[in-house]
Amino acid sequence: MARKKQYIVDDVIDKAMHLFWRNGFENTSMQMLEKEMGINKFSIYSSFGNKHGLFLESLKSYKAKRKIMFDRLKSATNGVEDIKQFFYDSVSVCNQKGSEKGCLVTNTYNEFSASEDEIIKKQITAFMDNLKSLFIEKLRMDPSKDEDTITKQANFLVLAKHGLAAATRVNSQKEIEDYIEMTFTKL
Amino acid sequence: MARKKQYIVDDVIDKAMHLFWRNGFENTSMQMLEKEMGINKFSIYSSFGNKHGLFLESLKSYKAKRKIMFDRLKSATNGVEDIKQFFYDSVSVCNQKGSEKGCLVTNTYNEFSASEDEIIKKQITAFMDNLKSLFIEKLRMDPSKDEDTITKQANFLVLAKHGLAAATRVNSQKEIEDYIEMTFTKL
DNA sequence: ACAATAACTAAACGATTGTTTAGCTATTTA
DNA sequence: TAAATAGCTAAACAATCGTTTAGTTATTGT
Repeated sequence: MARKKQYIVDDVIDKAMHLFWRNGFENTSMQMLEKEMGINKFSIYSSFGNKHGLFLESLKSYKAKRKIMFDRLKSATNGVEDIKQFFYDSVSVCNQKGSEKGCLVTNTYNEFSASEDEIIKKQITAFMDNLKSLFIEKLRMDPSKDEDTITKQANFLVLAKHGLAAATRVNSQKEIEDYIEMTFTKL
Repeated sequence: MARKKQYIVDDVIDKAMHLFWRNGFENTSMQMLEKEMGINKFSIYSSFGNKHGLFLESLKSYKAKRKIMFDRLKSATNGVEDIKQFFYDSVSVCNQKGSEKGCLVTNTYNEFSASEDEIIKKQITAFMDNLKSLFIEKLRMDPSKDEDTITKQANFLVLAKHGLAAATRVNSQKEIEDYIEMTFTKL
């Protein structure tokens, strides 16, 4: 052992995450990251390998930040109503200070959907699949729904959530609220 | 007057448009454009000023391509059913050969929503506002709907259309169909 | 047919991209 | 306390970015 790191790794990841969240992967340069993270390029590379590695760590950090919200949904017992609450939670989290607009996962999904980066795409797909499973689980709480309906509604909700994330970047509070209410009148 | 252009301007715009459509603005380089358009950088700059100018022309060309679809919706008389048809048209247009996945306007919307490029943002907003007006027009065909409901539903539909465009880039035909059907139940 | 000029080719521009390296500094342990 | 070593600074790396320029070719009107 020799000299210790003069920064806290989780801190600088958090700063990088916010930058990626705001600008996307491609539009965030190492120069910007250096400045925002407050450490040298050397330190970034020695801690994360490369820009791609840093981005993966940022994604992981983002997911961890959202875990509480997922846990809340997971342990809820009111079915569709829980999913609706989850939608509202997603929006309110965007309005907290220290939060960027939209959702990093959805932004990444959009940015990388035409890409050939299988590692990133796998991360995103896993996140989406997990979300869909959760939705299905909640929808099944209503015994009057058959499996076919549940599948359809789950697919619908995943896409609706995706649209919502995009909306939080631009649309007004009222438009977003209307959107959520309208989405759930159909279920 | 002297030598004539050895390429058809509209042709090379179309090729550029497809490249932007597939990769987005930032991830399309002048080098790629040179190759795809089949003309020299000099020719690109002399015809379009710069990359940004070429992108604007590409957007304009895309909008022109979609005009028929909008005209169809505009002249239709069955209200909500026409909007649904428009949604299906949007999807089928993506499956035509010579078409890239998703929607250039929506892609641009996503890519530039955090940007400060007011020219592009104005273009996109105009497109969206126009779409919303059309939706409102069609929704008003149902005399049982009050203005408040119409506004809510129009906002909902714009966001739903946005989500649909994102979905056509990744999701399956079936998922997309389910999404549309679900969107239009109870409308 | 010749001067004028627009369009072409191809090379270079400075700036910025992600990444690496050489050399110095600080801390650890024996 | 001194050798070992991990982290630091700062400069440089090659590659690519969008853009420009110098020089050549082809077509125009007179």
